[in-house]
Amino acid sequence: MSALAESVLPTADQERTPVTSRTPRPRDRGIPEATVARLPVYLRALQSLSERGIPTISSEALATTAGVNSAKLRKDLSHLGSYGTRGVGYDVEYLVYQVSRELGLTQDWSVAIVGAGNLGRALANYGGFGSRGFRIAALLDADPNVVGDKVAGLSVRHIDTLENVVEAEDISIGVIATPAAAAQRVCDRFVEAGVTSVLNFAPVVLNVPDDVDVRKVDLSIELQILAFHEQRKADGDVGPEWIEALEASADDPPRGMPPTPRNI
Amino acid sequence: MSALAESVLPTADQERTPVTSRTPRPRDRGIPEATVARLPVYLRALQSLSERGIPTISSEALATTAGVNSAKLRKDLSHLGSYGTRGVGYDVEYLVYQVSRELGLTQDWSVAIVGAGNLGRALANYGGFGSRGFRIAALLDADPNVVGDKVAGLSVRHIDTLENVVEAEDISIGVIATPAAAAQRVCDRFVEAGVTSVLNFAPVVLNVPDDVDVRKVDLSIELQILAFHEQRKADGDVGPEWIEALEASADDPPRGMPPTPRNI
DNA sequence: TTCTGTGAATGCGTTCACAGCT
DNA sequence: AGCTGTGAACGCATTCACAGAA
Repeated sequence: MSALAESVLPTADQERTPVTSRTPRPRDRGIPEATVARLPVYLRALQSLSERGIPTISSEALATTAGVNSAKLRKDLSHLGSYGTRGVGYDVEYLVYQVSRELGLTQDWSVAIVGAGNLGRALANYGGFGSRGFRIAALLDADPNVVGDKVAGLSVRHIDTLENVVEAEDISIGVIATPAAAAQRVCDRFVEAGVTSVLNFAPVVLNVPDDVDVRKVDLSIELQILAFHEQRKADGDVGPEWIEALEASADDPPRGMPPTPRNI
Repeated sequence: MSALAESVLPTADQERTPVTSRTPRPRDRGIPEATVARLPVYLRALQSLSERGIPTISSEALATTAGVNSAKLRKDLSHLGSYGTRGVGYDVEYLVYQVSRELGLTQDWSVAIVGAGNLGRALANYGGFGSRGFRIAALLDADPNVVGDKVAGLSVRHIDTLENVVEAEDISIGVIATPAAAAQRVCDRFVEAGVTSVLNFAPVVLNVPDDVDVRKVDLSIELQILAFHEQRKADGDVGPEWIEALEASADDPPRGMPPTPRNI
């Protein structure tokens, strides 16, 4: 760090921002993605502790319940601020609040779900939305036969009302629970209507502008990743004398493969 | 690298494995996790190309449809072998086969779903299981009122039969779609019965032995991550003159917070 | 010329280990 | 004495950029 920065900043090493950045900000907004992805896990653990009336907790104990190691947890929380007390630990209630605030859960977010099939209904009925913070404002579908159905206290609306719903209900997050073929079109309409966060359950890669966040949840991808590891475990089960034989046959193309460009 | 290693290895830098490892293996099994997680996406794109009768594809084009950049795609595929042709691209059919084989999809995996609520039924009805490779062998529930229900051609069985089902159906992957409170117990029973891959939809951290793989799918975590980014976008919308005022109030504890250990 | 495969450079995330506060 | 907060080291993942095959 330069001598200039040292003399300007409150205490050395507190601020990671390059000296060229002169914008004052509410502490360091540059929280690593990996940390953001774990904050909800910490929050859930903290809420459970809170309900059980536990007033403080050490990084070691909280890390155990959250399924991470304590160094990682401390580093993660340090990105939010110095909210612990050395020699003691973290105040549970206070930390619940700080994490909630950082995640934006001190305000409510309205969610619209498109697709009132099995999955859409499951999502709409899923009550415990991260202990509040989210409100299912609408459930939409293209099929006239399901429009009007009552699901989780909501009446299913027709997809053609999407733009109106986004406007009227101030939808922040769009959830896509449609068949793959419809997903991109629904996404486009969400984006066009001004939605900038999309949660996609359809097995397709969505194309969106840079300012739109998409997260995907994909059952078959998860199963395939598990299958990969399962296969690896099984491979390990065979004795070393088998490996060579396996290797000899492993590259064989399946019955009916084209003349292969096997270049090695 | 030591002089010893340099003289022993076939060619410099070709082999990443430590010289102590002498086990011959079917090419390099050490495929990075990040790569494994993307292979299903590539596979889906390739299958779509295959169905459309497209014989070859460049890394650039395949990367675009998979939503990654081409350098990453080429590096990923290079972990499987040299399956491309310089100046041409990849043979679609051949690559479909190689990726499928790497993921373990040339064999079938039996899956048991525990929890026949909205989500469990949605999963059971979800037909396109990554274009085959997986077979829903059983759907189990603890509620006597739903046991016997027909879902996706399966009769819901009682949870007490879990061990028998795992044995009889040779279950490789257990899916947990129960309420949070039941998840750990179901998981323990899966593990005890010999299942070593678990896909968990319940909002809890599961404790399992090291040899068991767990992947979790958590709706509310996904929403919270989106909320974080949504909030950040909104923060950016206010002019710089607001930032300081926001900063002054940002740390205020909520109404009813305990006397805070605010240490700074 | 075109496009793959891959070393090298860079960046990000995790873990270690300990200074410093309570 | 106990526990947080954090530099420093490390390892993994991504990106760059180009040698070399077709």
